[in-house]
Amino acid sequence: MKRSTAATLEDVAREAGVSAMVASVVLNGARSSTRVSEKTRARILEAAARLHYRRNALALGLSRNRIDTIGVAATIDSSDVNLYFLEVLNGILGAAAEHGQSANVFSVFDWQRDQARLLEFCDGRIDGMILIGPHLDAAFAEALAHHTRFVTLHSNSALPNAYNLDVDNERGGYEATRHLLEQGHRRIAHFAANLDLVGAQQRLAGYRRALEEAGIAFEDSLVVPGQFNIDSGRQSMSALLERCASAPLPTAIFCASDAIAYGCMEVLTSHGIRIPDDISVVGFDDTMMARMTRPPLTTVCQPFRQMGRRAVELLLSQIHADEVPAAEENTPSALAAPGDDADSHTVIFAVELVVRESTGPPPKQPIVPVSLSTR
Amino acid sequence: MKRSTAATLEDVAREAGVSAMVASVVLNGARSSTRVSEKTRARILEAAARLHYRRNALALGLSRNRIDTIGVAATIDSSDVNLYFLEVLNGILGAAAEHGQSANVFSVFDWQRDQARLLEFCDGRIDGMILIGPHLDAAFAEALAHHTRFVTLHSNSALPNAYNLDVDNERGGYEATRHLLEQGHRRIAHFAANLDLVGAQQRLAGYRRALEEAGIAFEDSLVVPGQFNIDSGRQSMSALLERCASAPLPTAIFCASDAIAYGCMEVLTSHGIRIPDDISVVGFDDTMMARMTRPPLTTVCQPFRQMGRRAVELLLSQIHADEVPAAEENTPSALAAPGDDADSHTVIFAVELVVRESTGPPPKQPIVPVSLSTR
DNA sequence: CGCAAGTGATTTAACGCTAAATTTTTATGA
DNA sequence: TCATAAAAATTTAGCGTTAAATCACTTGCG
Repeated sequence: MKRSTAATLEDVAREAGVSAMVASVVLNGARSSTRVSEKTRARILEAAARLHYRRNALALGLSRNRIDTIGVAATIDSSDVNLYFLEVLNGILGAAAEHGQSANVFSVFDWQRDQARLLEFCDGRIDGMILIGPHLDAAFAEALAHHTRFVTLHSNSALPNAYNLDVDNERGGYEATRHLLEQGHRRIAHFAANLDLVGAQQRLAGYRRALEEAGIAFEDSLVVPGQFNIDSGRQSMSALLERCASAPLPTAIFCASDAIAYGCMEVLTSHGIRIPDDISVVGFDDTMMARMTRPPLTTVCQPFRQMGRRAVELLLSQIHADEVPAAEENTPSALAAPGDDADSHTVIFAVELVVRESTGPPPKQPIVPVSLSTR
Repeated sequence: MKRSTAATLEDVAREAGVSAMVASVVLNGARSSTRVSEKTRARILEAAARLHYRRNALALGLSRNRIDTIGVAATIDSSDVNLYFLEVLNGILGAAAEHGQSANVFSVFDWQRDQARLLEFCDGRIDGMILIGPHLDAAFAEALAHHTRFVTLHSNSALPNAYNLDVDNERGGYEATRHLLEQGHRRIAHFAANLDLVGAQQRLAGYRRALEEAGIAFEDSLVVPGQFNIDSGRQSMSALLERCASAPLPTAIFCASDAIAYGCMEVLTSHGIRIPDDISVVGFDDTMMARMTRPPLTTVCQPFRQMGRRAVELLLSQIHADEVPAAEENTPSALAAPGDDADSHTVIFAVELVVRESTGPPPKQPIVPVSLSTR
């Protein structure tokens, strides 16, 4: 039996010999002045069970102007870069379920080209949207705001008229580098990601600040830009080895992501360089990848799950605020983080350094690549 | 401007000085006997643009009894076991977008306990459902069929009244083992997953068949059961090393998943055992993990992406078949795979062995664990 | 006995859209 | 000039639900 024959409220009511409204009150708890006798209630429940009745969400949504579904837009390829998406999605779906929301996932291939598709998506089937890692401009944000409420997460630029959730990248870079300094390292390289991305810039800035605070001159040659993926980590490490062919290597490397660190460690290991004995490595993200390296990776933990949860909560608070226009005016301000401007609210999550086994004190004698073959 | 003020068709029509129906024809292409003059069309389009009109999907869905959204139910944790989910989701979202469908993702924590939640989900907000890796019984399948159409993927048991997509696990196990045999290996271990799962059973069966075909006696002690994750691979390998403490190790290991292979290789490497020189390792799945091991993993490729796509297509074919009841009766049979029984259609996808660098000919002298410390 | 107060239901309208039927307007030809 | 077809638009009704208003009985009480 397919659902082409799904029973409606009216079917149930007819079966029970009552009007649809009574059935609505009994089955769906419609709050109405209507009182229902126990006898009638029982008959309706029985009829509903027999007919496998289930309230139609579209009809409800149409009349309530709310479908209890949130949209999630993200780039979903299966590359190692997007591992973090699983973690965020986890948080989103968990929180959504707790709040009785379902989640409609929209796969973005290119944030610029897919803008139109994204707008079409806002046709009533979602109550709001969470944009993960978008590269969008203010003009689009305005267009989007005409059609739905939204919250961004890891956005490359804070969009106006929306909550923007991000992690304290600068602090993360700082903490990671600080940790290495405290271990005694003085020559620390940084494998950056694409420096067009503000997240990558901020991590670099944190690295720089830590060095400067420690009175260590920033060396341009110790920063290798790249991408957020494993392959980039391999390339950066190979490049560094080449660059330092007959000079001593830095004794520690702060990588802008776990994936970069993964590739970096792979190359180090294949050259017989021991971690952390010869070189210490720190990552960023704390995805499952950090538990896949040997030794396990010291890294900067982003609270992905919690960020996903919070994104849902902020979105729902916006939705509810719109429903009850003149309601509690304190909710938004309670949610707003310090540093808000008028229309844009930025929520920054704290990072936490997770020390595992890829970092330790520097070796007495830094590694020199030319000596490797003889080891 | 939030969407509490979303313009309706009537708003646009009023603005353009026409009836809602004309606007419907112009803006949404409603196929009706109505012809529209160019002048009117232009006025309507202009008004729609000014008001940022977008057709409400719920209203359309309500009257069409179709919302163009498919449900996807899966266990979505961020453990290494669920990497394959990203690949499948990729295929699903790609195909869905091509067919003008959106996807509502439902996170299952426990297939037994969440049955009720899963049923509630079928309230009109989805047209059908793809169940990924479910452990469901026939009773539930019947209940579910009352409310929606569905397709299962990697189901532990083929559910009646539904297409069940899976990969040829037995063949995969056979091919993997065959490859090792062809390299010259005679003592091949198998790190199985949870043998309560039919997929795991079938992979074991394929391994067994290959051995028997080659005239090699099946040795129970060479099969180590476990789970589908990295940790299990570590444990299985450690167990095997212990078991063979002073006896020669097998020269090759067929692992029931890439994750198991990952853990297995990690332990081998940490003991200084070289891959593939001392021991060859084969995995199963070909997720991105197979490209993360050093050396890259020889593995059995499951066409996840394609399976996801096909799941969408089969689901849509069911949905469309239900819409046009007495329509082309050939479509279902054309889609059905051989070996169908009346109500259950099983679609088996071919696997493909991907040879990378973790396999090679056996060593002259098999490794004996006690000798390891002296290497 | 008549009437207010309660109890237990029903009816109406609206949410935004479109198929089908119907009406109005315009153009065409004898 | 007037029927007549063709073109252009409108009206009606219904998808499944619920809020709000209304209606029909009991009951109790002065």
